[in-house]
Amino acid sequence: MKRILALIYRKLYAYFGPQYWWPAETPFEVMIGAILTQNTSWSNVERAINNLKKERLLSAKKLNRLRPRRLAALIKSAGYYNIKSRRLKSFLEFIFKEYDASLEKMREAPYTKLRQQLLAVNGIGQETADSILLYALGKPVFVVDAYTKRIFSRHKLIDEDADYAQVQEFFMTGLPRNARLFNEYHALLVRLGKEFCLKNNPKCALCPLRDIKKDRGGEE
DNA sequence: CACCAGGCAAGTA
DNA sequence: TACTTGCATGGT
Repeated sequence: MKRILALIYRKLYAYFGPQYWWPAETPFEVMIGAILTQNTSWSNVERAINNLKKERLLSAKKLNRLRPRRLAALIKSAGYYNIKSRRLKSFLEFIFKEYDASLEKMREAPYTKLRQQLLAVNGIGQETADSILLYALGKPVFVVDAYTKRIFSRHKLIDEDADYAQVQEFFMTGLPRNARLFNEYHALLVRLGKEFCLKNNPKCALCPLRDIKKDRGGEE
């Protein structure tokens, strides 16, 4: 395994501690949140999720019965509400059709197959699919998001225009294939990203990884 | 006011 | 394949 990956993990964990991800009460809530948070701040997603909870609608059956217009109104705060309403509907249609909306059945399926199926659903791309696999179903896939790319390219550990699959491979070949580790690692990267590695780069000098290069001995 | 946030798909060349 | 654009709210 690449030592730098383990070193960064230890540094982040020592600095921030465990993140207890994904912030949701149930696996189903994780799946809905994964779609709602696409290119959107989490605080806006929380309002939308809370609306659904308040109306007792946060279940596959209830959401499946809901008219798209009504769903869109409930998730308004998450932005792109018309498109996300459709995406949620597409996702629900898929889980009912292929898995009887059963978490158990989804867990039983080989996750490589499930990943392919998820990617075929309109509105589910690689990050959303992997978030569902890892955080809702506990499958050992590494989630790559904007923070992951930004942090690692700023530290010159990956090419800045590496695509999703390349970044994912970097992590998955460099770490033991362990869902618990992938879970905590990605959560720590998001935490780091929010506090130290925003796009306009506010606190780079204070970043806990600022001298990561000095800490590693000459390996890859 | 401008810019950004835990993406994705559809259109164009 | 490789760009470009639309989608939209709420915070800074």
